[in-house]
Amino acid sequence: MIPIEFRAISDALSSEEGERIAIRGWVYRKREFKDKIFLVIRDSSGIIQCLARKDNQKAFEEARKATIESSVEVEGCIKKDPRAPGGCELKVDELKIVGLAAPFPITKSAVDASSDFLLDVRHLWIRSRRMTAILKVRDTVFRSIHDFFRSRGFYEVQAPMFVTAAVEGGASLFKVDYFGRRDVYLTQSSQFYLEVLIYSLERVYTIAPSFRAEKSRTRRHLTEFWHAEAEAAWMDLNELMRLEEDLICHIVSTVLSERAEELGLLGRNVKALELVEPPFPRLAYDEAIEILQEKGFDIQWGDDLGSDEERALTMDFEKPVFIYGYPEKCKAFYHKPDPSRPEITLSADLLAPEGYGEIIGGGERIENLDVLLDKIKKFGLDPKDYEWYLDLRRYGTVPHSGFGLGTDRLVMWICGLQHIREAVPFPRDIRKVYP
RNA sequence: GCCGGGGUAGCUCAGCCAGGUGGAGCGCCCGGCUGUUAACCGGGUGGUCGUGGGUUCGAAUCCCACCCCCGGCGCCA
Repeated sequence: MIPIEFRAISDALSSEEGERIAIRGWVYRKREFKDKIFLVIRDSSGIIQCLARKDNQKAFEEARKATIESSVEVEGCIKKDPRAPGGCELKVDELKIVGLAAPFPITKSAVDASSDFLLDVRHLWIRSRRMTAILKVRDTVFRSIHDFFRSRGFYEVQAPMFVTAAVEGGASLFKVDYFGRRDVYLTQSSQFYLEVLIYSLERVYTIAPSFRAEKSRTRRHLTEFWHAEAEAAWMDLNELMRLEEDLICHIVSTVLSERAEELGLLGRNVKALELVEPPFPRLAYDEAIEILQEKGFDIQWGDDLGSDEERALTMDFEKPVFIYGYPEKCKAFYHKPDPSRPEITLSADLLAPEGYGEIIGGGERIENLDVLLDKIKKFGLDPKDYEWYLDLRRYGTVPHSGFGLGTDRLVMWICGLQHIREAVPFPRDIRKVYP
């Protein structure tokens, strides 16, 4: 129908007055009058108002038929007009409906209520400007993670999703039917496989799903989440924390420079993000307990930090904050004891500010076979389940460290979202597996 | 696993305490409107009141059982 080349709407908006252009996209808003119809058309790049006048009867008639979310091709001339959103509109010469949309089920009331209904129609809600903005930020976050690790000499690797042993312990594993074989599960973490791979590549990372069958009902838990994990030979806890803060700063600054428009659309307070620069505050677990006791929390040394406690600690800082040196019993068995204080581990969590909480957990791993065996037994686990993991300590073991970043939580914090489900295109939690 | 809240029109909700012919806004359809910005104005359309049972002359409303959903905690990323 239309002889000239289609252009992105963002491109059309910056065209010269009077320029003849063609666009294609979906009807985002429609306002109908006696002698004119305004169609706001969206594509992946933006929105533009199109004006169909009655004197062009054919185009007017097509515009009249076009429903919200119908896909259309439009050709016309660019006109600067202060009355148009963005100060620029397209005067329609030709309009073709490609796919006429049935009445769109998502209404303003559902959007305003951020209702559960939007999750049931996520396959349609995904095209909203809000979800589009979040997905663009998410894209930038994932890409900047890859860029960062490559710039630091890390190799990207892939670990299996079907596994036979737990990383953290058995309670939160999804069991799968693997040709009738017993004890096959979906992975909770790629960490152990990354620990294998450092013996050939030394510095490795992966971005992959992790699965946790925890019956968590909170705004920061999913049963399937995207886990960015890294492991490095010879690295100690201080080097690890520097690496983590550099990673977070790189991601945040990339999003700030490339996704300012999307953050604005999401209503994110970017000033809070602009403060995210190294170094991050480092708080020893011991200090954290003292601070919490001063704040009136009923907490003793040795207790794990709950979400109220974490929130109270991050309140005092504008940047993400490290909590390091957790007691042995608060952390998984593979965390290395501090040689000078065996009751604590060389571990560190990174807590995001503004109440978002834990986004990274990591630390030094036990490299000594006997220490690891003792720890496994102490935690009530069976060394038989960890044979190949133990082998790594038998054949040229090295000190090493690693961490896991919850990318969905990171996107949630960077975008300022109320719920982690908003940060994922198709979230899976304890109930939702559709669409 | 523990604690709390809810299920009424396509969507968001009121009605329930105190039983008496099921409502509003949005959507959709029709009409109006000289440029709208989540348009606006008038009219119309639209319901096994989560499911099953009980009490009652009469149940969305009271009672019992069950199903489903939401939030918080714990666990973690």
